[in-house]
Amino acid sequence: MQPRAHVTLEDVARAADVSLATASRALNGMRVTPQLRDRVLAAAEKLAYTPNAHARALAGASHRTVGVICHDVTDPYFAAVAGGVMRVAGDNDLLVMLASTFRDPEREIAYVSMLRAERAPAILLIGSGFEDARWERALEAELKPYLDGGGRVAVVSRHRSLKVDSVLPENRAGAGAMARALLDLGHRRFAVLSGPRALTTVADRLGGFRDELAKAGVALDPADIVEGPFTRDGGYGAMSELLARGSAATCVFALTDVMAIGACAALREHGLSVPNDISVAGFDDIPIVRDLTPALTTVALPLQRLGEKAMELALTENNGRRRRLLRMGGEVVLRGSTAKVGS
Amino acid sequence: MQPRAHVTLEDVARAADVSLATASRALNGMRVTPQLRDRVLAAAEKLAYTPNAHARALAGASHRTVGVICHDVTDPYFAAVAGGVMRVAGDNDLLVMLASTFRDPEREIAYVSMLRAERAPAILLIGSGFEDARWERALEAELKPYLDGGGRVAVVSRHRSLKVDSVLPENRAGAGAMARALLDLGHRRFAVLSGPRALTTVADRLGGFRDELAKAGVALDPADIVEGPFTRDGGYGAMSELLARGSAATCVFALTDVMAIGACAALREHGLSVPNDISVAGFDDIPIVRDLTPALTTVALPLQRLGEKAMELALTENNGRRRRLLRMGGEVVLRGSTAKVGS
DNA sequence: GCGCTTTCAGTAAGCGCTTTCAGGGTGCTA
DNA sequence: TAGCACCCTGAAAGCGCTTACTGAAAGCGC
Repeated sequence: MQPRAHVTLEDVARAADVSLATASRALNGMRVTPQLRDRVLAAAEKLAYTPNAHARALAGASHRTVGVICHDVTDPYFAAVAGGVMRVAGDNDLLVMLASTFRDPEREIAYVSMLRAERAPAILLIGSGFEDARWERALEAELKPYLDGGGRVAVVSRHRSLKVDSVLPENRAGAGAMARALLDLGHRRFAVLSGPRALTTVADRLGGFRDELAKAGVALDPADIVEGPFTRDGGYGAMSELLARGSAATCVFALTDVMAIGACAALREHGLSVPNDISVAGFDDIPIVRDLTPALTTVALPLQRLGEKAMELALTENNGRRRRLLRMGGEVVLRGSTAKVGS
Repeated sequence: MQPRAHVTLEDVARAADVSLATASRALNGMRVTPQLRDRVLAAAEKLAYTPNAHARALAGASHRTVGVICHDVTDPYFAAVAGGVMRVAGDNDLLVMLASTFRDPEREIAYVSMLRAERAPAILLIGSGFEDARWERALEAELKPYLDGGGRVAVVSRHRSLKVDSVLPENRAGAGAMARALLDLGHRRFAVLSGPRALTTVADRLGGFRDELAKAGVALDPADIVEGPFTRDGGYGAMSELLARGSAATCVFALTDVMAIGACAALREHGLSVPNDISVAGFDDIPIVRDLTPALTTVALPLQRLGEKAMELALTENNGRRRRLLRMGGEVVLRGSTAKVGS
């Protein structure tokens, strides 16, 4: 038997000796005589028929696959948030397709465009945006028609530009709380491992940390702020740089846990002990940091719930047409990687 | 201006005062008088036109989004492999959509069906299959028509059932090599933290390990084999169980790194030191294990390359119609989590 | 200057599906 | 037995796009 390229509904209808309309109805569970329905179902089964989603979507039926766009699925932070999205999606019988942009604005727009073209019912954008006017405009241009066309959009952790429903981790407050906690441990000289300045998340966390220190009369020496990519290796590199500079900091605050992990590796290689020689703190509370030795002190964000909430926002009708903002607080969790000064 | 639900090609054509065909051609870069082309492009821009991918696909154009299906993007193993897939896809100007099944066979089939329906040019399945005849048949039924229709499929790490191009980590040999390495350290009494027996990967790794021990005259006590989910918590639970049983093993082999991480956590909580009190080894070499303290001894699989190769297989025409198998070896890497017996 | 080829825009035929609209059986009532 | 209401099925009209195919205008050689 020479298999046809694509089995179509017409083939099924012919095999079952019914009309197209009846075949379609039978397959979609609408009212059809049991006898005919069985014939259609049997034919479909035998021919391994799969409806062409394009034709179906084109003909008006909506499909159930939402799109999620993040920077990098390889990063535990995004993986955790995506996990939350998927949980809620699963509960609602939605399939989730996840895309990684690798922080390439062009790719991000390409994905939005693709999802828009596919008429996905919802698009979620996860992760800090860029402070880049050109990109903002391009994304806006892509998103607006999608929204006008009835598409639903929700974002996690990017506020500046987009006027869409958002879930916002309280980066500024969280970093401030961390500053206070570290001050309470007696630290007075800090270093910060920062991510790219263009990210709004960086601005918020760094700002919150610095401001809270300032309130206590502690200044952050610009030489003690090292910038690197938001990755494990970025943290490793930034910490190495800091060590090379001979910083006198007693405590290092990495703007993300992933960077903190890299920093700890660098310290270990330099023969320094955490937290005896130097304290290390991170931000996010990705799952793995609990299993490190020492476990990482961090600002715990409810990562999974961030994703869940975003999905819920996207699923939920917003009649009041006002943009909804959901702020989600972070909580400082002191673990083994930080110690009292002099202890 | 009241925005229309969807701007269609017809709107653009009308705005530019040309025919549908001309508008289509202009947008697709086919030969059209520059003057007309500009008019069309300007109109499209002004109306924020995005072609409806469904209509386009239905009308015959193929699109450039490949689908990747894995068990759980939250798991660093899959994240790493997916990272490799994306690298190659990016080089080929393909977009990648990633889906997680959470080990639910039904969901897996739903995704394949969806991707098939969307006429994705390629589908990659990442991760161990199930030894479940019913599922095998269902998946086969879904995949065969896709392949017949010109779709390309490649899988990573599942061999039993599917007759498609495959990248196969050498689980059996790797586990055997690990057995030898651990024997060389002087261990004679082992415990294994296993995953669900239904996974082919489990059968291979466990079998390889056991067989190699047998060659050295060392038997694996069934009471020293504990089964749990392939997750961090699964490893934690399995290790706790083992401890409760009062096993006399001097070395624990976890069938995946993720489980090993959970196991270490359990040991730590029980006040046992790795590797002084007990050695721990894993399998996979996910990126994080290098940063643990102690770093984890494991069988290093080239995770990223697994993904790269799979994508390459899918991209590459296979005229010889024979199924291609790519075996990729693992290498034992001894790190701090294992020690010589009695040292 | 005439008939040819060449270019390029327009017309129209689908791609595979859903869904409205009509029509033809039934079963019921009078 | 005739009349009415229902329920199902089938015919057909799109959904928005691509792409033959058609036809008109323009360019060429003689």
